[in-house]
Amino acid sequence: MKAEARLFKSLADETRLKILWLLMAKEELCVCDIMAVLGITQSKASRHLRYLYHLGWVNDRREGVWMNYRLNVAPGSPEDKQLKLLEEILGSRPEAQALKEKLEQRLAAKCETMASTAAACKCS
Amino acid sequence: MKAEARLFKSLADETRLKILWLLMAKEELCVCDIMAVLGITQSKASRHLRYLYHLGWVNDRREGVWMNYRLNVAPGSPEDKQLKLLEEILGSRPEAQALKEKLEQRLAAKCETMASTAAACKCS
DNA sequence: TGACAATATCCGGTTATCCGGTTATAAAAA
DNA sequence: TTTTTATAACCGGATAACCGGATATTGTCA
Repeated sequence: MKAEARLFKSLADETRLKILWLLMAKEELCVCDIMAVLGITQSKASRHLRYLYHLGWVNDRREGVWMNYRLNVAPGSPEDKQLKLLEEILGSRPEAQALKEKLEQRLAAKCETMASTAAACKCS
Repeated sequence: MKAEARLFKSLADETRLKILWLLMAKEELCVCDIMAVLGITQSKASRHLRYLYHLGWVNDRREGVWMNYRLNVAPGSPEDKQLKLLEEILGSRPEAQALKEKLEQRLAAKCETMASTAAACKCS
């Protein structure tokens, strides 16, 4: 039952909860997005993302200099159920909603910048 | 979202997971039962039970010298759902099943002792 | 190749957690 | 009242978690 304790330990940090919340909202994000939206240092963002990666919560996908992360839970698995429950719990939190909005703004701004510099734009 | 992190932190300890598991199996237990079944010191058992008590996971009910604890989650609440998910996760664990059996044995033995000493026996 | 940008890792310092052992408290029994 | 029993609270030490800042790595572009 040590494994289960470790599972919950991975959720026992506010920053990691926020990261998972953002990834539930957006499918794929890079480290810089998470830094910006959460207002944390690059070191902190990367550290927690690697933590989640090593525990199997997320995937990584390199795209040039950017490292993108996305959720990596098998549908129907306990982790999946846990994540859905977490989403339900956080859904009623204004604080969490605010984060979602901040994320939208960030992605919109990023998209604009990229368009103006003629770089590839993945905006949906 | 600090509260949610605290919630998961309370689950991020093997001993506490085991205690919750036992309480899901047995409704009400005293500290000495938990000590015996988990094979831990009184100090450790009591400490984790008070921890769970202060976080609202469990109730206490004094019965003479014994202090009994039971789960204290509102049906349908997020905590209730979390507990049910936990039960599902642990259910597939042989280790958890073994604990349940140990609990049965302990309660049976305790009941016998109490019967022989003419004390009140709550055995079902 | 060299300069730069995004990210990962390392370093040390601070704080939190967990533990066993001890002491304090509260109820029952003598 | 004194003693005993079950439990809670306290204490000091060991370990682990978390952090920001510095450095290393990786990929891009001129």
